[in-house]
Amino acid sequence: MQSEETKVDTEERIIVAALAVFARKGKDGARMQEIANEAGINKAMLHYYFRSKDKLYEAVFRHVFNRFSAQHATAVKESPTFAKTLKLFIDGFIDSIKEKPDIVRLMVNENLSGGTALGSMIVEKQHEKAAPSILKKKLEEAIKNGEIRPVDPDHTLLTVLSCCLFFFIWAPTIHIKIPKSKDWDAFIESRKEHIFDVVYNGLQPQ
Amino acid sequence: MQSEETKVDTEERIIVAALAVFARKGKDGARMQEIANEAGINKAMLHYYFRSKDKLYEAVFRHVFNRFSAQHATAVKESPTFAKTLKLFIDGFIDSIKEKPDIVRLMVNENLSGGTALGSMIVEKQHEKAAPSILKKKLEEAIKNGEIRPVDPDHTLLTVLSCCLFFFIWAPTIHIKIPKSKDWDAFIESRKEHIFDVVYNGLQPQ
DNA sequence: GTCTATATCTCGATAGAC
DNA sequence: GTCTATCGAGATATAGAC
Repeated sequence: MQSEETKVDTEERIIVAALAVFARKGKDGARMQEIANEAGINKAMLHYYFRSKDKLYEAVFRHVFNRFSAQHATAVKESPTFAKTLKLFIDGFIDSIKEKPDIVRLMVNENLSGGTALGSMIVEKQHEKAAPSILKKKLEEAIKNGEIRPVDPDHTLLTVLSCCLFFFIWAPTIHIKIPKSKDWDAFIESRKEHIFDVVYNGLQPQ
Repeated sequence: MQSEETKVDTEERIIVAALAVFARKGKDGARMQEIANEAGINKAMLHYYFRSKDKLYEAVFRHVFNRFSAQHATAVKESPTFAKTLKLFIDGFIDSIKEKPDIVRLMVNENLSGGTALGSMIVEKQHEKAAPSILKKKLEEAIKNGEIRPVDPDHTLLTVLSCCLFFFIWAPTIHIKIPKSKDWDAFIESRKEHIFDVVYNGLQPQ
């Protein structure tokens, strides 16, 4: 028999493994056997814990979505200048993606397959506390202050997100030129600086 | 019996249908039946023309890759100022993606699944004539001229590509706020302007 | 809770009539 | 070249011993 903690642990292990496989192959492309292997358990256990592939996917998606919106939101909120806010957002956002890139990859897969799971959850979870919402608000404030040029806040937010996310999605292609492991970390750090540099300058009054 | 032209036509129809499905679901997630439906033909025909799913995928990928690198390269080459070059690149790039967004989605899927198909083809096809290579060269020239600030050309190119590509990948999520069809076109046009605005200003000497 | 064995079904692929 | 019917591999899911 198994303690309650170990049960939660196994559930967690399954979720993490499933996330990795779903992120690579998408819902339909993923194989239960592959998930079981990645979790280091038997294939039958997946069904014991989550009944079906659909239910497992749903669980992964829900689990992931909570983390995604809760991440690093606090760090951005209280900063004096817009420059600081933007820097904190970029660094914090990229760090959080770097830690769990599969989350973004899962979301991308869901977007590519035209997933219905997005609609309900995003509307439900896109609350004011999420970091992107905060950045948008700070953008609008900075425009009123004259701290930055009068750009479209939605487009600007999308631009920052694009710059922070895309290279994770495109990583294998980038790795053809930039070797993995150590160089990748250095690349990420230089990317943070570049994004802030170009975007912040791009928003400056002339 | 069927004429040679109709045969080519059917092959083309299959490729286009397969591209759409592979772009949505990836290689493993795609179903031959779905491709057949999308092409308006029988499932057996797929095997008649391409023998296997693997071979069909390979054909799609090759077909797509040629178009991808050949696109709109000429328009960028001959332009007097860096500003013009950048504007032409952004507009042309986004237009070409807008016309066939599935190409990007297929590439993203290949990246997500860590596809091996990328390595060989990209190295092989990333010749000097491709538009991104040209933009990079123009960036380096403009830096030497003092026309723009001394930024990292690789990062800058990646930034522009990110801004132009990401919103296509993320489209379903964006569509939750921005309705499809007519508004989407307007959104794309405003996006072109925004990207040029922010990036070009971001590269200006202070 | 965990494993083995197996049932059930879906999918890729082929055979064969037309 | 195109269709229907079907085979066989491989996938999800369940049964049942431990």
